[in-house]
Amino acid sequence: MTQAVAKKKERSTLSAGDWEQQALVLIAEKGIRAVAVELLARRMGVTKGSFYWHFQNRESLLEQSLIRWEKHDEVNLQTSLGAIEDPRERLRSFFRRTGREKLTHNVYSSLCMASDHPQVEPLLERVAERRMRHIEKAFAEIGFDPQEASHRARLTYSAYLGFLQLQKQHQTPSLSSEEFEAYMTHVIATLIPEK
Amino acid sequence: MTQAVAKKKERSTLSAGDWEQQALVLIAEKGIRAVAVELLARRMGVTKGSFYWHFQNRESLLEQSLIRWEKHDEVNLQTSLGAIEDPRERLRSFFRRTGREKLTHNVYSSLCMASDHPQVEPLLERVAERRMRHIEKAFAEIGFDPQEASHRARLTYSAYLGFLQLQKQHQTPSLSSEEFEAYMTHVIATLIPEK
DNA sequence: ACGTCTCCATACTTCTGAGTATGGTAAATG
DNA sequence: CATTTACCATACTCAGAAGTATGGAGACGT
Repeated sequence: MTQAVAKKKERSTLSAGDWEQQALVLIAEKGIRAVAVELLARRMGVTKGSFYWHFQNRESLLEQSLIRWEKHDEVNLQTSLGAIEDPRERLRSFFRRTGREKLTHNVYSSLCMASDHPQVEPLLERVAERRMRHIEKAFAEIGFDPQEASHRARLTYSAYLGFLQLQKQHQTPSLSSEEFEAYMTHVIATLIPEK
Repeated sequence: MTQAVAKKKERSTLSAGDWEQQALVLIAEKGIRAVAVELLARRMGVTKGSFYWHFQNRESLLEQSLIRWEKHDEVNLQTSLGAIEDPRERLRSFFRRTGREKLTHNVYSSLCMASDHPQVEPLLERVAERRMRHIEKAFAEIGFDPQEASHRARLTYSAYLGFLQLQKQHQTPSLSSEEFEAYMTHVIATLIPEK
């Protein structure tokens, strides 16, 4: 089995999934606009000819890549965050999750910068909706009434999005510094009150 | 005097300022990437030939337009918000300012989506820094110690940026609805505590 | 009246990136 | 062994947008 499966990197030929994965890496690095077929092909060590065998066009690649990312993000929300029973701790880990899962995270950040893109727009809507409901549910479990939970969820997610934005602008203290930790503590204390 | 100044719209020839203004309108509408010379010229009712008389190139136009916008935003911060003596009211009006000043506001929103643009990046840094210091100062006046004021300012501005993002994704209740007002009240109560 | 300066139109060139046409090669398959 | 199939290279076309070259028309001073 070990030999049959092997490492994908050692495969001689490419699969559509490989292209989609590399596209996501590119999106995370330079945004969706930077996903050019020829550049991508160079990174894969091949030429355009290969690409257009696997995909009909660029749009198709983006579609598949985004679907792949959305699925990954969805299970991530369920497993990584859904597993935590204490709602307060669940909310805290939502913020702290920024450090880990860098790729997935940077992809989302890049996608937010392309919210006017026709293929990205509906995706962002679904993802934000899903995450906010998740947060809202946690607040409800803590004991807030529906209205209050809804508002808190929106504010919490806004703070998260704004943090991403400031991060892109290099306006945020470096992760894993004591300055960052102090700020994080403040955020959590403000948005997730004890009662 | 009234005749000498006249309305700019009635002028037979265009000035560089007219181009810069229209560029900002375009940025607000479709983002900085959409600022194409020929499209802009069509909107002005002329052709490229005119543009390249007023500007050396596209980059130069963007530079001037962004400078113009930054100045406008700076004085706006001083007059509109600096004039309010009560720091709490000053903070509240910062949020509520979203409705008015639509153009300036949408320009900023669009620029945030292009934070990787070499000409936009330093601008965003300056603007965010300036605004956050403004907010920080208000929190300090209320009575928070420097550390606390800094954190609150960052969180407040993050919430603001996140709100812009959600707005772009149509994930926010329509302005001037009672749903929106309820949320706004919640935000203000959470971020600007009474003591 | 004449030349100059300002502002703009037209017709190019250039570049970049998407997409196509076609042919080549290595592995699988009968 | 021969042939198909999967995967990729090469060499095109095509469209959009930036920038250039050049010429024209009106205002304006002298």
